Amino acid sequence: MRDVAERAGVSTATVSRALTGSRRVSGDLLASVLGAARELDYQTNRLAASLRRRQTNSLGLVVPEIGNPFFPALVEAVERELDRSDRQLLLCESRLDSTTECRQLNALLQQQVDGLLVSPCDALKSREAVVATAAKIPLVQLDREVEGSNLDWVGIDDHAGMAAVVHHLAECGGRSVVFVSEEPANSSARRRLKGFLDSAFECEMQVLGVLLGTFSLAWGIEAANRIVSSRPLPDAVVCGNDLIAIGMLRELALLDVHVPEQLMVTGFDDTFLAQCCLPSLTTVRQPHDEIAAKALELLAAKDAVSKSRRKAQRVAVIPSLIIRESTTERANSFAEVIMAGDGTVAERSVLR
Amino acid sequence: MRDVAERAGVSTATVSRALTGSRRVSGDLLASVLGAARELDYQTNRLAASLRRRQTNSLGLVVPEIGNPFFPALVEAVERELDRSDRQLLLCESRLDSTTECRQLNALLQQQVDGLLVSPCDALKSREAVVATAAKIPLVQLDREVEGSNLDWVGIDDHAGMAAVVHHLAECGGRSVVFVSEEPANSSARRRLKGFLDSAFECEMQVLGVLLGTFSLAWGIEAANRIVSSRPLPDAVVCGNDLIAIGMLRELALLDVHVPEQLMVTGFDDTFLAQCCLPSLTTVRQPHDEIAAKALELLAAKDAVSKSRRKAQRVAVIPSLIIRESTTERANSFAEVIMAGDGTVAERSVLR
DNA sequence: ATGAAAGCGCTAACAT
DNA sequence: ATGTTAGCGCTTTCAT
Repeated sequence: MRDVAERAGVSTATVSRALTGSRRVSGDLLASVLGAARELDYQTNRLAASLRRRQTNSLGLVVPEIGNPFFPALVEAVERELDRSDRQLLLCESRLDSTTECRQLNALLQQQVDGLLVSPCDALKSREAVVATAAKIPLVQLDREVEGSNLDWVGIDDHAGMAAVVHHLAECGGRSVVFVSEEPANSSARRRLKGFLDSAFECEMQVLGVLLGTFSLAWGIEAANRIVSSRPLPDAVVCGNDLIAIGMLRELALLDVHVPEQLMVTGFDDTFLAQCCLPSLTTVRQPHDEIAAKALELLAAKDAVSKSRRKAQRVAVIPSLIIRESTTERANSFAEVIMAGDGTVAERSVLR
Repeated sequence: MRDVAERAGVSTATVSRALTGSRRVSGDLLASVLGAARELDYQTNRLAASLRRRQTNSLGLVVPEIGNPFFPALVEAVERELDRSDRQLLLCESRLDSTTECRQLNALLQQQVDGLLVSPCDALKSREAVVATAAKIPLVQLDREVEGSNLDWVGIDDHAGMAAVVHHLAECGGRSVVFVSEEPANSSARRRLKGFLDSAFECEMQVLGVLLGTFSLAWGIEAANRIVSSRPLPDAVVCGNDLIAIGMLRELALLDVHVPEQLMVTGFDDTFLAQCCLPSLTTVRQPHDEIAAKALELLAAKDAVSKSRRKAQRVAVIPSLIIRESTTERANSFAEVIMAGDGTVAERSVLR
């Protein structure tokens, strides 16, 4: 920077002002500074700038796992949203381990990120670290959250999503059902389980089983075998996420169980997988963009109000039910029905 | 830090030495420093430390897209590898756009990362920015690379991978084939195309068509329709990656074309999708861990030797062919055959 | 083994 | 509008 100043015949302060635009600089000086900077291929050192300015223009994002396609989709939404401002995103993956998560959180703190978006991998084990972190810098929870704190959170209304699924199944004539999901260690798994049970009760649907493992293909496959080997078959299998449902669908086909004729299957998340399996998957769509936008908005708000202990904000977006082939007759394979949270119903063709 | 020093009754220099272990500190002082640090919940400011030390202990990684499951898998491998040292990974996504990629590269430079791993999204358009960046800091290309530079690179031998696929198909009795892949704008797409053409020629296989679009499900679906509507069917369809193959498989099932009986299909990458579709997919496995490890090794080497212009290192790992149901009779749905690059053949059961 | 002091590259008061 | 100067929080000579 000193070199640039020298070359342009000005002080470093002027260079700084010219480059950051923090204050007016006369036209000719500005030009010569910009020229000198270009000639020297000068790039400002963000480390130094951040240190001095006491703000890094970077955000941390901690997700449980990047292998579950739902999270990449969420990450992309956050990135797109961030693209406007020129802030940097520091992405970390806790790999479903609260110890790793804690390490990541601290690393991000040390990096002096301006704010933090976290999807805690465990409702209890993550609590201490997340709460402690939130006490230090603006933090909002994304998608998942810890229990018994009052921190900001934005995600979807899992309970409503499950209700939509179960009611749809009931309308399709389903009277008995098995639920396949993850052990309720995180908030998503918990709420989906509760949402399922409540709705099944409401709809007077017979719950033939609740199989709890992990949000993975492998568990879907395992569960399919258990379900098929302990006949009679239920009318429907409600899966806690798309990954499980895809595994389930694969295995059912292998076992010669026809979906949806013999057995209806539903997923949750509407990852890209849901459209490409056969039959395509009825599932619950998470509006990533909306969630990301809202989360960043809350973060900005925290930043502004700072210490004035405003009460915790909680935003639960209502998801849409996407009806595809795994629950309805394959009248038209290239259409899907979208039941939005507000009750709107739309139909559209897909993938072409 | 000053607070810690005060509380421990020492100088900041001693605090620094105690905390970083950069120099011996007498036992009692060390204890009191550590105690004070804990009591004050002190975390060192990495920004300041990095500025002073002129090294950030962080690496940048730029991938083309995070929606293609191959890249999350690669990212995880890099993270695992990095976990040992306590370096931070800054992950960016170019979203298949060389302009965005250039921005990301510069952002990472400004962050003063110690080194850079890049998978350039375009063999030509990415060149300028990547070469310019490599001139400034240690950089190694991962998976994809730019053309006509001599920068370090580590990835798999796409040509060999395609050769394995085509020879396998020939052995299975395939005499005619269609290739479905991405426009050859990046190195992977290019080499796979060339590998395919060369091998098809070697095996005297008739090439009925070359359909070039994008590495996506949607393109697989589109291509399936084109292939089926312009009968006669080839014996096999070789896809440029798993995503295309999965879309293809889905659509072929819909169109009542039986795989592999009427038509064999292959993928490339061996993402988790390859095991869970029906029929499961014969594909080429990329050894992520090996690639990640080698890349970091090269980066470390560059760091050490620094300016002594050693010639560019190029490491092409030989991939394995994974034989599943989409090319062979479904004798045993739960087995897959692995043909390693060294010629070794193994069989193992899967997903349970 | 420890402390004093300089300085990493930048920005923001404070002066002019 | 521009320059001078102090200092962000740390590490590392250089003394002792």
